Amino acid sequence: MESVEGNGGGRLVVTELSHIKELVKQLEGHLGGSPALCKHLTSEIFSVTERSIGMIRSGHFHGHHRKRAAAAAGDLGSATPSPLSDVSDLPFKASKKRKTMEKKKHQIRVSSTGGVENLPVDDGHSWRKYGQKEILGAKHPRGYYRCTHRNSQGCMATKQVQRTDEDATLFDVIYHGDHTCVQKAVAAVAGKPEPEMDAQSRLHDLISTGPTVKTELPPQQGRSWAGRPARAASMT
DNA sequence: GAATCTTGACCGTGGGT
DNA sequence: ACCCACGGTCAAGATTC
Repeated sequence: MESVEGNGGGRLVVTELSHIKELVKQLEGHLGGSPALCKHLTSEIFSVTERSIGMIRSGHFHGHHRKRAAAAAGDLGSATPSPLSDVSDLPFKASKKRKTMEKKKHQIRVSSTGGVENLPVDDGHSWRKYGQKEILGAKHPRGYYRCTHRNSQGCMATKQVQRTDEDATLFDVIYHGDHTCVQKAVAAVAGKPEPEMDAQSRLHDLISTGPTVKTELPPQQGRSWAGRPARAASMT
């Protein structure tokens, strides 16, 4: 995998960010007559993205991150004060940090509306928790969820939910894979069919419903993980 | 009784040496 | 190339509905 330190890596990042720019543009178009706040939000994202591109192009990016820090940032996003980015700041603990496998994923940050104990958002799908694990450097454990319809419909979508360190009411939610299940009940409530609501659509939903959103584009290269037969983990 | 949650164990991946 | 730490998933038992 390429790091952002290399020329090719930097170019890659520029490409990715440009892609974000494109998507935000599209998003803005989709929002059409939405509240001004949404527009403000998108324009802000747009300007931030452009700034990032400018920084990278001007070379500010180089030498600022260590290789692993960059990898960690790539994993959860620079705006996320994640355990990874946390730890990567520590000079003595940054090693051995496993780069999570780059699958198709989308990360968002949401706030819990129902109190600290509640899950952040109902994203329109039913999830079943299958694991929880303490993450190095994180104050709160990470919860692992898979689609309830995994068995019945073979839906392989999963998500990881982790409380942020600085604010227990904020959650980082990382979606892996797309839903292939049909959510009849939700579709009825939402008033729209949802045969295969991809992350982009979810993003639109989440943005329009309010919570602070951070997106991460799916990496162009990623292992197929669906067929992995192995088991693994050490929950603490 | 079925569905879901909790939690210990297992295993693959990837960085360090 | 090997070792080791970490993260993700499995599965059995417990709990809830």
